[in-house]
Amino acid sequence: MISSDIIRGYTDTMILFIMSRGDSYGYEISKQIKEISEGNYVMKETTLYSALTRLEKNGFIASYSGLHDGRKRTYYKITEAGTAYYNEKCSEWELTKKVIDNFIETQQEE
Amino acid sequence: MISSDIIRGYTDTMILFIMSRGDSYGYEISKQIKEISEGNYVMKETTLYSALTRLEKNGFIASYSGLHDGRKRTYYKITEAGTAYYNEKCSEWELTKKVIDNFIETQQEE
DNA sequence: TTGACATACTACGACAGACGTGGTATTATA
DNA sequence: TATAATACCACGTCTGTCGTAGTATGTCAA
Repeated sequence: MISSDIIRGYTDTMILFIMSRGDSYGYEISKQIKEISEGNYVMKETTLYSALTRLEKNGFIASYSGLHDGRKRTYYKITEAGTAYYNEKCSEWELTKKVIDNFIETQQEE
Repeated sequence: MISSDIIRGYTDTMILFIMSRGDSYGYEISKQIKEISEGNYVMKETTLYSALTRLEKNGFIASYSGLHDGRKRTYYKITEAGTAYYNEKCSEWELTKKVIDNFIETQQEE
Protein backbone atom coordinates (compact mmCIF):
# COMPACT_ATOMS: atom_id res chain seq x y z
CA MET A 1 0.00 0.00 0.00
CA ILE A 2 1.36 3.34 -1.04
CA SER A 3 1.05 6.22 1.36
CA SER A 4 1.22 9.77 0.14
CA ASP A 5 4.39 10.36 2.09
CA ILE A 6 6.13 7.98 -0.25
CA ILE A 7 5.42 10.49 -2.94
CA ARG A 8 6.50 13.42 -0.90
CA GLY A 9 9.73 12.52 0.77
CA TYR A 10 12.29 11.54 -1.81
CA THR A 11 14.86 14.03 -0.64
CA ASP A 12 15.89 11.61 2.09
CA THR A 13 16.33 8.85 -0.43
CA MET A 14 18.51 11.01 -2.66
CA ILE A 15 20.72 11.90 0.27
CA LEU A 16 21.01 8.31 1.41
CA PHE A 17 21.91 7.20 -2.09
CA ILE A 18 24.87 9.58 -2.11
CA MET A 19 25.97 8.52 1.33
CA SER A 20 25.74 4.86 0.38
CA ARG A 21 28.70 5.59 -1.88
CA GLY A 22 30.77 7.06 0.95
CA ASP A 23 30.70 9.57 3.79
CA SER A 24 29.81 13.09 2.78
CA TYR A 25 28.71 16.48 4.08
CA GLY A 26 26.01 18.99 3.30
CA TYR A 27 27.63 21.14 0.70
CA GLU A 28 29.03 18.17 -1.19
CA ILE A 29 25.71 16.35 -1.15
CA SER A 30 24.06 19.43 -2.54
CA LYS A 31 26.45 19.59 -5.47
CA GLN A 32 26.17 15.88 -6.15
CA ILE A 33 22.39 15.97 -6.22
CA LYS A 34 22.54 18.67 -8.86
CA GLU A 35 25.06 16.67 -10.86
CA ILE A 36 23.33 13.30 -10.60
CA SER A 37 20.02 14.84 -11.59
CA GLU A 38 21.77 16.47 -14.54
CA GLY A 39 20.70 19.89 -13.36
CA ASN A 40 17.05 18.92 -13.26
CA TYR A 41 16.83 19.08 -9.52
CA VAL A 42 18.55 21.46 -7.15
CA MET A 43 17.78 20.84 -3.51
CA LYS A 44 17.26 23.99 -1.47
CA GLU A 45 19.82 24.44 1.31
CA THR A 46 17.23 24.55 4.05
CA THR A 47 15.55 21.46 2.70
CA LEU A 48 18.85 19.63 2.64
CA TYR A 49 20.05 20.57 6.08
CA SER A 50 16.71 19.92 7.71
CA ALA A 51 16.66 16.55 5.99
CA LEU A 52 20.10 15.78 7.41
CA THR A 53 18.90 16.70 10.89
CA ARG A 54 15.84 14.50 10.47
CA LEU A 55 17.84 11.58 9.11
CA GLU A 56 20.23 11.73 12.04
CA LYS A 57 17.39 12.01 14.54
CA ASN A 58 15.89 8.88 13.00
CA GLY A 59 19.18 7.04 13.24
CA PHE A 60 19.67 6.69 9.49
CA ILE A 61 22.90 8.65 9.42
CA ALA A 62 25.53 9.54 12.04
CA SER A 63 27.62 12.71 12.13
CA TYR A 64 31.18 13.48 13.06
CA SER A 65 33.22 16.66 12.89
CA GLY A 66 35.99 17.26 10.44
CA LEU A 67 38.28 20.07 9.34
CA HIS A 68 39.27 20.91 5.79
CA ASP A 69 41.39 23.90 4.75
CA GLY A 70 40.68 25.60 8.05
CA ARG A 71 36.95 25.25 7.51
CA LYS A 72 34.78 23.11 9.73
CA ARG A 73 32.67 20.44 8.20
CA THR A 74 30.09 18.06 9.57
CA TYR A 75 30.47 14.70 7.89
CA TYR A 76 27.74 12.11 7.81
CA LYS A 77 27.92 8.37 7.55
CA ILE A 78 25.02 6.10 6.66
CA THR A 79 24.04 3.58 9.35
CA GLU A 80 22.76 0.04 8.96
CA ALA A 81 19.25 1.28 9.66
CA GLY A 82 19.82 3.93 7.00
CA THR A 83 20.83 1.34 4.44
CA ALA A 84 17.79 -0.76 5.27
CA TYR A 85 15.55 2.28 4.97
CA TYR A 86 17.13 3.21 1.65
CA ASN A 87 16.52 -0.29 0.28
CA GLU A 88 12.91 -0.15 1.37
CA LYS A 89 12.50 3.18 -0.37
CA CYS A 90 13.90 1.76 -3.56
CA SER A 91 11.30 -1.01 -3.56
CA GLU A 92 8.56 1.44 -2.76
CA TRP A 93 9.70 3.61 -5.62
CA GLU A 94 9.31 0.78 -8.10
CA LEU A 95 5.73 0.28 -6.96
CA THR A 96 5.02 4.00 -6.89
CA LYS A 97 6.19 4.32 -10.47
CA LYS A 98 3.86 1.55 -11.59
CA VAL A 99 0.90 3.08 -9.79
CA ILE A 100 1.38 6.64 -10.99
CA ASP A 101 2.07 5.42 -14.52
CA ASN A 102 -1.47 4.06 -14.58
CA PHE A 103 -2.74 7.63 -14.23
CA ILE A 104 -0.46 9.11 -16.86
CA GLU A 105 -1.20 9.51 -20.55
CA THR A 106 2.11 9.62 -22.32
CA GLN A 107 2.03 12.09 -25.16
CA GLN A 108 3.66 10.56 -28.17
CA GLU A 109 5.12 13.10 -30.55
CA GLU A 110 5.14 12.21 -34.22
CA MET B 1 13.87 22.02 -13.36
CA ILE B 2 12.00 19.83 -10.95
CA SER B 3 10.49 21.39 -7.89
CA SER B 4 9.70 19.31 -4.85
CA ASP B 5 6.04 19.98 -5.29
CA ILE B 6 6.14 17.89 -8.41
CA ILE B 7 6.97 14.98 -6.19
CA ARG B 8 4.34 15.79 -3.64
CA GLY B 9 1.13 16.56 -5.41
CA TYR B 10 0.11 13.66 -7.57
CA THR B 11 -3.31 13.34 -6.06
CA ASP B 12 -4.52 16.12 -8.33
CA THR B 13 -3.12 14.37 -11.36
CA MET B 14 -4.84 11.11 -10.47
CA ILE B 15 -8.15 12.90 -10.09
CA LEU B 16 -7.75 14.78 -13.35
CA PHE B 17 -6.90 11.57 -15.16
CA ILE B 18 -10.18 10.04 -14.08
CA MET B 19 -12.13 13.13 -15.03
CA SER B 20 -10.46 13.25 -18.42
CA ARG B 21 -12.43 10.08 -19.15
CA GLY B 22 -15.74 11.68 -18.19
CA ASP B 23 -17.49 13.67 -15.49
CA SER B 24 -17.41 12.13 -12.07
CA TYR B 25 -17.96 12.78 -8.38
CA GLY B 26 -16.06 12.25 -5.16
CA TYR B 27 -17.17 8.82 -4.14
CA GLU B 28 -16.78 7.42 -7.64
CA ILE B 29 -13.33 8.94 -8.06
CA SER B 30 -12.29 7.37 -4.79
CA LYS B 31 -13.34 3.92 -5.94
CA GLN B 32 -11.70 4.34 -9.32
CA ILE B 33 -8.40 5.39 -7.83
CA LYS B 34 -8.35 2.24 -5.77
CA GLU B 35 -9.21 0.16 -8.81
CA ILE B 36 -6.77 1.77 -11.21
CA SER B 37 -3.96 1.48 -8.69
CA GLU B 38 -4.88 -2.17 -8.25
CA GLY B 39 -5.43 -1.63 -4.57
CA ASN B 40 -1.98 -0.17 -4.07
CA TYR B 41 -3.25 3.29 -3.34
CA VAL B 42 -6.36 4.34 -1.48
CA MET B 43 -6.88 8.05 -1.29
CA LYS B 44 -8.15 9.26 2.07
CA GLU B 45 -11.56 10.93 1.91
CA THR B 46 -10.34 14.20 3.33
CA THR B 47 -7.42 14.25 0.92
CA LEU B 48 -9.75 13.65 -1.99
CA TYR B 49 -12.37 16.22 -1.10
CA SER B 50 -9.85 18.89 -0.24
CA ALA B 51 -8.16 18.19 -3.56
CA LEU B 52 -11.47 18.63 -5.36
CA THR B 53 -12.01 21.97 -3.61
CA ARG B 54 -8.51 23.08 -4.54
CA LEU B 55 -8.86 21.96 -8.15
CA GLU B 56 -12.11 23.88 -8.50
CA LYS B 57 -10.62 26.97 -6.87
CA ASN B 58 -7.80 26.80 -9.38
CA GLY B 59 -10.22 26.49 -12.28
CA PHE B 60 -9.13 23.00 -13.28
CA ILE B 61 -12.54 21.46 -12.69
CA ALA B 62 -16.08 22.83 -12.51
CA SER B 63 -18.89 21.46 -10.38
CA TYR B 64 -22.60 21.02 -10.88
CA SER B 65 -25.28 19.41 -8.76
CA GLY B 66 -26.97 16.18 -9.58
CA LEU B 67 -29.38 13.72 -8.04
CA HIS B 68 -29.18 9.96 -8.15
CA ASP B 69 -31.58 7.58 -6.37
CA GLY B 70 -32.69 10.38 -4.11
CA ARG B 71 -29.12 11.13 -3.05
CA LYS B 72 -27.41 14.39 -3.85
CA ARG B 73 -24.18 14.33 -5.72
CA THR B 74 -21.73 17.00 -6.74
CA TYR B 75 -20.41 16.20 -10.17
CA TYR B 76 -17.21 17.62 -11.54
CA LYS B 77 -16.14 18.27 -15.09
CA ILE B 78 -12.59 18.93 -16.19
CA THR B 79 -11.97 22.33 -17.78
CA GLU B 80 -9.62 23.27 -20.60
CA ALA B 81 -7.20 24.67 -18.06
CA GLY B 82 -7.48 21.39 -16.19
CA THR B 83 -6.63 19.39 -19.28
CA ALA B 84 -3.62 21.61 -19.96
CA TYR B 85 -2.48 21.26 -16.38
CA TYR B 86 -2.88 17.49 -16.55
CA ASN B 87 -0.79 17.31 -19.70
CA GLU B 88 1.93 19.37 -18.08
CA LYS B 89 1.93 17.06 -15.09
CA CYS B 90 2.35 14.06 -17.36
CA SER B 91 5.45 15.57 -18.92
CA GLU B 92 6.82 16.50 -15.53
CA TRP B 93 6.24 12.98 -14.35
CA GLU B 94 8.36 11.54 -17.14
CA LEU B 95 11.23 13.81 -16.10
CA THR B 96 10.70 13.15 -12.42
CA LYS B 97 10.92 9.43 -13.03
CA LYS B 98 14.22 9.80 -14.84
CA VAL B 99 15.68 11.96 -12.10
CA ILE B 100 14.63 9.80 -9.16
CA ASP B 101 15.71 6.68 -11.02
CA ASN B 102 19.25 8.02 -10.93
CA PHE B 103 19.14 7.82 -7.15
CA ILE B 104 17.68 4.33 -6.98
CA GLU B 105 19.59 1.08 -6.83
CA THR B 106 17.30 -1.56 -8.22
CA GLN B 107 17.64 -4.81 -6.37
CA GLN B 108 17.76 -7.58 -8.89
CA GLU B 109 16.54 -10.90 -7.57
CA GLU B 110 18.18 -13.98 -9.01
C1' DT C 1 43.18 45.78 -0.62
C1' DT C 2 38.92 45.38 -1.65
C1' DG C 3 35.20 43.15 -3.29
C1' DA C 4 33.06 39.28 -5.26
C1' DC C 5 32.37 34.49 -5.11
C1' DA C 6 32.73 29.82 -3.25
C1' DT C 7 32.53 27.17 0.85
C1' DA C 8 29.84 25.46 4.91
C1' DC C 9 26.53 25.93 7.40
C1' DT C 10 22.30 27.67 11.08
C1' DA C 11 17.95 30.04 12.83
C1' DC C 12 13.30 31.25 12.33
C1' DG C 13 8.97 31.40 10.59
C1' DA C 14 5.41 30.61 6.85
C1' DC C 15 2.86 27.66 3.89
C1' DA C 16 0.27 23.94 1.97
C1' DG C 17 -0.92 19.23 1.23
C1' DA C 18 -2.11 15.07 3.64
C1' DC C 19 -4.49 13.11 7.27
C1' DG C 20 -7.08 11.99 11.80
C1' DT C 21 -11.30 12.45 14.02
C1' DG C 22 -15.87 12.91 13.98
C1' DG C 23 -20.34 14.24 12.18
C1' DT C 24 -24.60 14.35 8.86
C1' DA C 25 -27.92 12.16 5.95
C1' DT C 26 -29.98 8.82 2.70
C1' DT C 27 -30.58 4.17 0.63
C1' DA C 28 -29.89 -0.84 0.31
C1' DT C 29 -29.78 -5.52 2.35
C1' DA C 30 -29.76 -9.01 5.62
C1' DT D 1 -33.70 -3.50 13.13
C1' DA D 2 -29.31 -2.72 12.34
C1' DT D 3 -25.39 -2.73 9.49
C1' DA D 4 -23.17 -1.41 5.44
C1' DA D 5 -22.78 1.42 1.49
C1' DT D 6 -23.35 5.86 -0.47
C1' DA D 7 -22.01 10.86 -0.47
C1' DC D 8 -20.20 14.11 1.57
C1' DC D 9 -18.21 18.35 5.14
C1' DA D 10 -15.81 20.76 9.17
C1' DC D 11 -11.99 21.38 11.95
C1' DG D 12 -7.61 20.99 13.51
C1' DT D 13 -2.83 18.86 13.41
C1' DC D 14 1.40 17.47 11.44
C1' DT D 15 5.43 17.68 8.62
C1' DG D 16 8.29 18.51 4.70
C1' DT D 17 9.53 22.30 1.91
C1' DC D 18 10.93 26.81 1.28
C1' DG D 19 11.85 31.99 1.87
C1' DT D 20 14.58 35.14 4.21
C1' DA D 21 18.38 36.21 6.59
C1' DG D 22 22.67 35.77 9.01
C1' DT D 23 27.56 33.91 10.30
C1' DA D 24 32.21 32.86 9.11
C1' DT D 25 36.32 31.39 6.44
C1' DG D 26 39.06 30.88 2.10
C1' DT D 27 40.27 32.17 -2.85
C1' DC D 28 41.25 35.04 -6.58
C1' DA D 29 41.14 38.82 -9.69
C1' DA D 30 41.35 43.95 -10.46
